[in-house]
Amino acid sequence: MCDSRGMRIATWNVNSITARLPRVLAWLRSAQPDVVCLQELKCGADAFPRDEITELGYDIACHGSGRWNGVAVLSRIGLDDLTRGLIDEPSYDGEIEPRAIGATCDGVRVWSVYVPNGREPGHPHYAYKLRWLAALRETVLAENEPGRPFAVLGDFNIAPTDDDVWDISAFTGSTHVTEPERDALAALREAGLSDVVPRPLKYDYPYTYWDYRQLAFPKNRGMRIDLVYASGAFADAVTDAYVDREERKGKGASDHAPVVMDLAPHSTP
DNA sequence: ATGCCTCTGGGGCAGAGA
Repeated sequence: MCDSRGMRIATWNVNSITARLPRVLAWLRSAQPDVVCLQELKCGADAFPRDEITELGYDIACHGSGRWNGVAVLSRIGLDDLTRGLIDEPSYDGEIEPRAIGATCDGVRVWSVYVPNGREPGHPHYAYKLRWLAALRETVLAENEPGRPFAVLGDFNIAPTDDDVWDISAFTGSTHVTEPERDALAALREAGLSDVVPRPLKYDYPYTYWDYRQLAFPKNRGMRIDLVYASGAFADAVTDAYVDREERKGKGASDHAPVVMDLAPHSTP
């Protein structure tokens, strides 16, 4: 890592690591993150394009099973104490899905998470989403020790406030904005985490996701659903946080943009 | 306003995404 800059940590739902590989590699070269949490790999652990990413100096911890879901942590500053899955993680359709992986990178504990979508309120997937968030809270309570830099980063599939969607009236009866989902975020805050809100590089709101359809990105019809929930020690070290919306542009883009944070260097060696 | 959806598995089109 670059000592004068401190540690750069990012989270990005890539919507298939194999389809996104050229853009991910180019972005790693230009953005120079030290730690990256990835979601929606859509590939098994053995199909993960390890060599190309390893060549750029990253160690890789991957938790994937195939066609859907899949999470990973990349780090070029150490990758230790790997944990795949949450405490008491619920199953869906009889399967425990690869949606969470924890790792410690140079003393900073991170979890890369892909929270279930929920599909629609009343759907079994929605109940699963809430159960999954309860298991995430349990895991946070078990791991978030005072003074430790700790954060859960990823695609939460929840807009924390009405300002985090482009038009709240378009979300009547939809997931992502319901009270039980927002209550689950409040429970994470009660467990000692806070929402690190990035700055937008354009317009007023730091959206992180824009649908592929109907010119949602150029019209800025977005949502802030990729979140960083951080302990005090982590949040206090953040010197900058922003959404890299440039990565949502052009051919072969994911429908999510990376959220990037810079953390102050360790005060003592 | 940087573009009117894209991904996987499988080999057509269904299912998921949010």
